[in-house]
Amino acid sequence: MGKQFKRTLITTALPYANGPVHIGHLAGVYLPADIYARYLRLKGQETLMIGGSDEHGVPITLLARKEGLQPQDIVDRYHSIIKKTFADFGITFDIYSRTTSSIHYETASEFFRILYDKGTFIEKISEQYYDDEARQFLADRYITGRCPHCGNERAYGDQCEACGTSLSPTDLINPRSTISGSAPVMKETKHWYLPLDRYAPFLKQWILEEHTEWKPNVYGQCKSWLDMGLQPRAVSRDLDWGIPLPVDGAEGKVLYVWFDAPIGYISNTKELCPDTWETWWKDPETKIIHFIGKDNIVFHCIVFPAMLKAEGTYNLPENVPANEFLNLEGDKISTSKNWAVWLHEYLSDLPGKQDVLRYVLTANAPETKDNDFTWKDFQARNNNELVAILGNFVNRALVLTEKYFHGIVPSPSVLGDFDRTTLRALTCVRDEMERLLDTFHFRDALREAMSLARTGNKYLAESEPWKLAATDPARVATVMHIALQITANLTIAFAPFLPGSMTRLGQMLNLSPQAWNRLGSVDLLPPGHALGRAELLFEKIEDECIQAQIQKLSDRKKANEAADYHPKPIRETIRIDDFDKLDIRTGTVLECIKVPKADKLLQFRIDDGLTRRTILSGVAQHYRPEELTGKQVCFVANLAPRKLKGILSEGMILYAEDADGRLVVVTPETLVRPGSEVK
RNA sequence: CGCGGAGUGGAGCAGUGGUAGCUCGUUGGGCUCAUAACCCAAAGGUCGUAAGUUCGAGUCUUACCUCCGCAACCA
Repeated sequence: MGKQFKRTLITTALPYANGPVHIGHLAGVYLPADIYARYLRLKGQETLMIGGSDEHGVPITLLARKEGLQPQDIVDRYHSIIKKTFADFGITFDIYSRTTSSIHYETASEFFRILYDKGTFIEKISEQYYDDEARQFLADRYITGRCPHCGNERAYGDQCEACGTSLSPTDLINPRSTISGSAPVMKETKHWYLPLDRYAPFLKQWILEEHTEWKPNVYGQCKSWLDMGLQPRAVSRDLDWGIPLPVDGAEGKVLYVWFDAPIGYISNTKELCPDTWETWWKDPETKIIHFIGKDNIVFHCIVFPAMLKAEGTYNLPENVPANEFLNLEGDKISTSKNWAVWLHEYLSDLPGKQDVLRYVLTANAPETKDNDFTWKDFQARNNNELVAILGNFVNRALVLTEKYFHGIVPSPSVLGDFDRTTLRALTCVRDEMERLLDTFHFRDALREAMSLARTGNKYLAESEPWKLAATDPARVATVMHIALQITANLTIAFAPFLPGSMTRLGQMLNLSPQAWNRLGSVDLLPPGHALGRAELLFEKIEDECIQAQIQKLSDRKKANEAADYHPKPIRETIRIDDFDKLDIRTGTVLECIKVPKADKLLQFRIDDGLTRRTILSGVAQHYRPEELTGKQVCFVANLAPRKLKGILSEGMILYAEDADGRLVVVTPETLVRPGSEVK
């Protein structure tokens, strides 16, 4: 606190290269980091923003296996998609590299080796489940079996999702590998552990005493872990995809991803600045900021600092501004369930609208709690804020200047009280925005910038230059001069948030990009300066466009439900004479009516070949009575009659129940005589 | 009793002891330069529930309910 730094190193969580990136990634990590980086650069501060893909770990090997490819093929594919997506959204990484780079292999191996030589690690031999067929050890979640508590057959090695009980793999009855389906066997294996417990006193002092300014969610999470007590944590695992452990007796073992990934920040810095990278990591005058999501708090606040501390020559992060999560239309975003707005799809569906998404995600960023992204909100913020307030003000200022002064900035004359008050607001904005940006309150900072556009609209509305044009040209000149200075200031205030749009606005004003400390200036556009061509900064988004996106999501949800559907297990075996007890017949529906005062019941009059019978059936929510009239159906003919809603039902009509619970009537493929047996 | 975060007007969010705020939406008015955009005003909340501390509680304490995340080989 209060410490002066010469430069800032910004790191962003490494996205896992098992899929493209979505709005949650952007809102949680990359946008705030980019806004912060752009802000610091505009202030002229020495800044580096480091990113890259995290390309190791078991999920990538499984995905490769599933697609019949090598892990390298998978990460090559997603690394390039992710990298391009970030570039398209104007995320200004100084480098975006990857953990399969050769420089990272060297750096991570060397880091491990240093700790190893210092005797930092503990070696432990333990027994773990091993899949003989796939020839690999199994992580908890890749083992399924019967839950000892509730009997669910699909419980995982870490938890039973049916009853919520925490499990360990050895609790499972009849365990199976999800990779090969075979029964796993116990096998001994040796692993290296980082003894986090030894660093607990240091971490407590460093976080709980010296970094009370960290965000409450971050601080609280750290405190909880530290209070619980830290345990040694394995840094190695048995796998053939990753960075080999650079020590003897560790054949077939690689660095576990959480050890390797954060070192990626260092490797990527090294790749970018081979000669000066140590300045960024070891000079006490460098401030390190880790931008991450809440799932990564423990790694960046406890594990990685412990690693750096153990190594001994690195700086520790100054702050770790973790965000909470963004939900999508009320549901958790999920890569595996395909419930997401994928950024590369957004770009093809809404080309050129990167800044709109940047705006919406920043204005509704999950800074203090999980927030929800909805397309309706997206549309409303675009139409009511970007178009109506910001875009409209800019357009008013430019169009009026064109009209009254042929696009030349007029000279002001005497300023009135209202002019001075308005100009004062300009200076306040900068102080306020700096205070907010310096403390990672990006949402509030953005609102502050927007308030400047509001001020502009209010200024024009109250000054009414259009009424004075005929009578008081000098006054109109003053008003337009001030309105244009506000417009010019907007290019600075919004520059970190809406970079593309502000570049365009700069072109309209014929104004080159300005440094941050010019924000608040009233002479950005001198009298006589010729403006460029005015065009619309933002465009309205129509309902059809939003509807299409909502439809896309709802289609996806349906597809997911279908994919998630697992048919019920087959019941116990019966003998033919059990089946023979059932008398299933076909019949023709003579009449079908809705049962009054019942939501679900339909009443059928069926010709069963011998006589006519009444059957009640709970399908009113699936079929209208007229849809079934005249159709042939199958029904259980010898079921004991039963009264429903006072009507005697003599049988049961058969339906197939679809994944979503929809009932579909079972009917003979061609017409048969009523009363035909079904067998 | 595993741990942490969250629950505030119709919606989305601020607000850590002193008259409950912002954006959107709604209603009424004004303006008509502007992308039917802008400006002004009003209505609308017993701040999850219950008890407690205090002169005073959205804010502190306790219990409970609900949602989210984490629970150490799930990035």
